[in-house]
Amino acid sequence: MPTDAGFLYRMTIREDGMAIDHLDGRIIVLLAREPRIGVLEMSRRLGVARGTVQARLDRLQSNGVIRGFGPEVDPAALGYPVTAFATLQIRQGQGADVRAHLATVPEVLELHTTTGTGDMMCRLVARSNADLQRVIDRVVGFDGIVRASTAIVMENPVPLRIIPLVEQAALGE
Amino acid sequence: MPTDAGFLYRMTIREDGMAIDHLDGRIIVLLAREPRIGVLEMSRRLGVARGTVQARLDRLQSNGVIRGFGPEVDPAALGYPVTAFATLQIRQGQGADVRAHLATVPEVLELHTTTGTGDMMCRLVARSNADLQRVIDRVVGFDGIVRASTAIVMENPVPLRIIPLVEQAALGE
DNA sequence: CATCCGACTGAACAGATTGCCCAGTGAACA
DNA sequence: TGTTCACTGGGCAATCTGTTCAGTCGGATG
Repeated sequence: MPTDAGFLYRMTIREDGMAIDHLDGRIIVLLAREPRIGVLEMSRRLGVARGTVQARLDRLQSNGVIRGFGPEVDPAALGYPVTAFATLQIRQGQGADVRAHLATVPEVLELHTTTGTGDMMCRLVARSNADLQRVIDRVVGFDGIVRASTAIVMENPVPLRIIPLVEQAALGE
Repeated sequence: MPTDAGFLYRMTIREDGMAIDHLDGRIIVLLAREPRIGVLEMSRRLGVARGTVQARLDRLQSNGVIRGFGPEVDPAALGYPVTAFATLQIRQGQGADVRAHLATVPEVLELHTTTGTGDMMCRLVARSNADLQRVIDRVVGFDGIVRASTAIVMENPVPLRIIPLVEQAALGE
């Protein structure tokens, strides 16, 4: 039987990061929307052979485009309904120590070093606003941290998402 | 055969969010470390019956503790290696419009409304530092936004994580 | 104290899925 | 032209899933 797969060959290698083609995009989006469906069901939905989906998925994972399929855990449901962002100013040369310190605090969900006013920015969670004080004390109670400024999250109108970016990356280039 | 499962009954309901017990914690951590293993393999590793793991997983999901298993996509691998955080000041009463506007920008990966200096905080990605300018222009090019201050991410010493928090939630309580 | 209930165990079953293999086709490329 | 690569469509054994069942145990209830 003739294969009309030719139109799929759109992939181009970029200097930074791999590009993904339309089929890759559809795989990721489908997976994001219904994470439980397997390779077989995906191949049916996408109208391609199972082996193709399997190969694409393998490539996406070894490319690093898909890092993994870990469970998305809701801190609020764990009893940590308060989220905050803290901007930290670090004493010169203490960066590494501060990183190591913050990595030991479970309530620090992520940490970035940044340009701009602060030197670092981290996302915190806490059991309550009162508990946030405890967390911040623990975060800031370290010699290398000069100052911290905290913004408490009230609403989260756009939860962490990737689909629109994937669609843009897959379509437009 | 006698079952020694009694020691597992530790769960307590909290006013905000469900608590998780030790077994729940081990399930989540195991799943986070090796997302591809199935229920059967988990039951073997954890030394409990398959039905138990299955029931726990179902409960964790209906509880909302586990939101889903969507693929973790790396924006850098998609060609968006630059991440930034933008703090936005919003004109009074324009919040809803700004939310809607930002939701249409694929490079806006998440958006929060916050207390503190700014009114909103969003995470952006871009193809390059130059491209970040385009993204910011698009974000800020909206009437309701008074001012934006951006911090570019250099390093990410602690990538978004949940395991330490899960372990604390499962053990401590 | 007797009983009920919820959670767990261990086992079973059919049906579906996975991992793996293969030969053949078509497009791009040298 | 010949090679390489991606995809198709098929098949196979091994595994896993979804589901059900009876039985055990501890905690809570009355």
